[in-house]
Amino acid sequence: MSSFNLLDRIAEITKKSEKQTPKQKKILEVAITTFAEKGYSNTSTAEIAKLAGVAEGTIFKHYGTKENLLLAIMVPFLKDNTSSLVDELFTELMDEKISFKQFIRNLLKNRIEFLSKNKEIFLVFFKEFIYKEELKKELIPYFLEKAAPRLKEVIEIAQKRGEIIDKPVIQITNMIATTIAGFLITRFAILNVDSVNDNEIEEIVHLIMHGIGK
Amino acid sequence: MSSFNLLDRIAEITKKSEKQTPKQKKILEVAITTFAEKGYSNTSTAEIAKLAGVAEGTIFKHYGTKENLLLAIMVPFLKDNTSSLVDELFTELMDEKISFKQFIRNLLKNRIEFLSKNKEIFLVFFKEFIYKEELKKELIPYFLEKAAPRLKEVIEIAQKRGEIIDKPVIQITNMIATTIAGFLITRFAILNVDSVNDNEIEEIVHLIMHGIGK
Amino acid sequence: MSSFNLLDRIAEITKKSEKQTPKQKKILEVAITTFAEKGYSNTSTAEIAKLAGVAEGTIFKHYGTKENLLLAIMVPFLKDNTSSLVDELFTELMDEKISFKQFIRNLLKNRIEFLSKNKEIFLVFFKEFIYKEELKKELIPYFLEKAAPRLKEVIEIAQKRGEIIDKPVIQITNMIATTIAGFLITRFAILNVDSVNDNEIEEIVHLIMHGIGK
Amino acid sequence: MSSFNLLDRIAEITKKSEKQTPKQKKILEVAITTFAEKGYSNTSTAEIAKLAGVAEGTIFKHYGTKENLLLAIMVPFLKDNTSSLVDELFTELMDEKISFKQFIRNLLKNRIEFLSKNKEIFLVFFKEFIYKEELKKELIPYFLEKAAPRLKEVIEIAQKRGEIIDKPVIQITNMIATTIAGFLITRFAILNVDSVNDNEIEEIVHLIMHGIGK
DNA sequence: AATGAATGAGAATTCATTCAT
DNA sequence: CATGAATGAATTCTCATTCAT
Repeated sequence: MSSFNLLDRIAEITKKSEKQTPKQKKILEVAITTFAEKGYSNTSTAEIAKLAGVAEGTIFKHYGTKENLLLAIMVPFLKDNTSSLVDELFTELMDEKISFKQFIRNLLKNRIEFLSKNKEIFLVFFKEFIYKEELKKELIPYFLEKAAPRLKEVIEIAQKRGEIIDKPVIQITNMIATTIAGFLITRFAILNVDSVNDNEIEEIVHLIMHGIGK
Repeated sequence: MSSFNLLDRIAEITKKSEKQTPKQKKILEVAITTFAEKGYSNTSTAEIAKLAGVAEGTIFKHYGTKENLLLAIMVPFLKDNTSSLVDELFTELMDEKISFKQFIRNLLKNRIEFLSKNKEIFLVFFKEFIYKEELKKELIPYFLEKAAPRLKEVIEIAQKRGEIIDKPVIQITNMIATTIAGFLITRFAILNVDSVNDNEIEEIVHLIMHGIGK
Repeated sequence: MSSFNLLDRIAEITKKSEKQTPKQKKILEVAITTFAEKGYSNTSTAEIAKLAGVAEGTIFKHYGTKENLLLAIMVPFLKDNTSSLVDELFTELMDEKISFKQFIRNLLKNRIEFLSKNKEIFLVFFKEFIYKEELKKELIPYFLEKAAPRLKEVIEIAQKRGEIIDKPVIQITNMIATTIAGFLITRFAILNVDSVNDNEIEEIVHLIMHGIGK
Repeated sequence: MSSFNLLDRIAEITKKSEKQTPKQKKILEVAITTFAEKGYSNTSTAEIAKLAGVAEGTIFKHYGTKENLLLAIMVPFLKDNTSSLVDELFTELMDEKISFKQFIRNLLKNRIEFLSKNKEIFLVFFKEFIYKEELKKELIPYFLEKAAPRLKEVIEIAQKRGEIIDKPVIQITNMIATTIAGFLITRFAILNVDSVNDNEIEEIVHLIMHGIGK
């Protein structure tokens, strides 16, 4: 996995994965499960082929390289992750339909729901992510550029409304991001939960809004 | 890495690694650096040998297997992590010398200092940890048994003193653990920072104690 | 390419290749170009299919095996090479219409023209030829039987006329063959020229007839 | 065989091949024989390993890649080919010890002797050479720069002495090179002779000096 | 204690060929 | 006729591990 021109590769790969044969789907399915469980490096294409009931050559006919198979898993996940679903939340808050607390609650619920549905792919992604400096260098700035400005607006509005403290926006963002990321990573990547109940969500919302001090 | 009787192996390995020759030290040094950077699976013993200026055989003379080399890195780290240094913090709080907030601050500072000093070993550990179900099954209960009761005491005292909210101890523990783990993981495993300044620590302390709500 | 009963196969293949569909022609075209450039072994049928804008199966529908595709290229070339066009030259000389020198000049021009037109196929042929002992064993005697007797006649006539030295015919043949083969191989297979100008032809004719001594 | 920085690689490879183990020698021996017979592309490393009585891994331990094994064969051959032995011939002629004809005779004998001794390596080299445009682009200029100037001196001296015709030096060089190359290629690469007897050499010398005309 | 040559079991990948549509 | 998904054997290469010195 030498060069990682993510955005260049997306086009390439998504094109190929338009019309999927049943075997192709099965390969992807098996790859997701095994990559999620044992990680990309510790899974052999022979193993995937066997579990998918397919000849090893078939994998390479469709995906060219093992790495492309990984990208075929990760790319749609990354695209979905930046989906417009999140946008609605921002709009709702800005339209004064919901409080900031409710916004955080909805954001958390939305992200948790997304990860619950895509738990395995998230694991595939996360396990690779912490290894690949290039991946980080491409994705972290990308998300910062996309997510941070949106969040900034929301935070400023909430501050004007007097809902949250008056610290610099970047610090607030940082706190929220750390808490949510920490929550999602510990739950899905470390504790391997399958879903999160509403109580727990409520606790995190409380934590973000009020902490544990009296 | 088939069976993982961690506690059984610790004795075995720590014995061996008592008297270290210079070559042995060099091997360990190089192994830590490369495992941290590229992960255990993606590092070959040949590479370690070359970087350590040692013959391939030498690694196996000392560590027997590649996996044992990994354990020789992780075991002392895990032992240190549960070291008595942490105990002092608890004592201090319980002796009413410090507030709960100060306790959290000190706890954070202590853990951050520890990880800053052992950043690479932490990465080696963390990158393996998220893969190995066996590791998790051994270590998570182990820490819960050790850390949770201590924390419980502290929390109860703080609650009595009226410093923190009256939710169930387990929920409080959860919140604290999530926030601290989230903070440490995002900083050291994702953002690859080398150290954390006091401002940032203060923010997290504030977050834990008061959240971001007004 | 196991057994190489060339003459037996010629009939088989030439029959099949009588009525060529456009796709078939395109396959042949692409195969010639890529075989010439990279050699038979280093060209995959997948590559040919892609470059020809044809499905992989189509190649095998028409040519059965990759080897047959090679033969379909080489066989017509070999047939043309022994064509009656050469015969005229012999007749001309024997009819005293031209000198031996002119005969050599015309022979050279004719062969150069043929190879210029079929440069790629010649390369395909030559690159395989030097590998395949079987090919050599079939073709070298074949050409000796066909070409040598004709040349013998010509040489004897020229010797009678006093145009060339009185060494044994076989030695003269050898010298001519070596020089012409050497010229053609160095130009077309090594230096990759596209054509040869008349000056250069004249030099070779001079070389064959008079050498470089004074 | 993507990039071919021949001169850069020579250093690398010759270093490695200093101290050869018996197995390493055997691998080289077998590789030469099989590459010569069937060509580089048509020989698998598995086959070489088997014939050499060695594990396949051993080949890669020593040579890294199959291509490096090829270079380990070709590089010493190319270095020897440009050896100072040839220089003596030039000196002899220029010291008026020998005639130009004798120079050509000695040159031919020397080259034939060299190729007879290294016939298989020559075949390995030649078979690759005609495929690899990069090899040609590096070696042809290299030899032109080294050989042509030396030859030029010799030819000019011979012309002054009145031993050879007064055509431009480049044309004379061309004629000599074509004849000698043609001779060597047809004999060693096409007819697969093991050695060349003196009669045949004498014929070629005659051809070069006097041609076949009367 | 240290070396490094040698191993052989896999790993990823290629490729000619088949076959159902 | 033509397709292209699927195959599986072969190929190059990797790597932890062993062992004679």
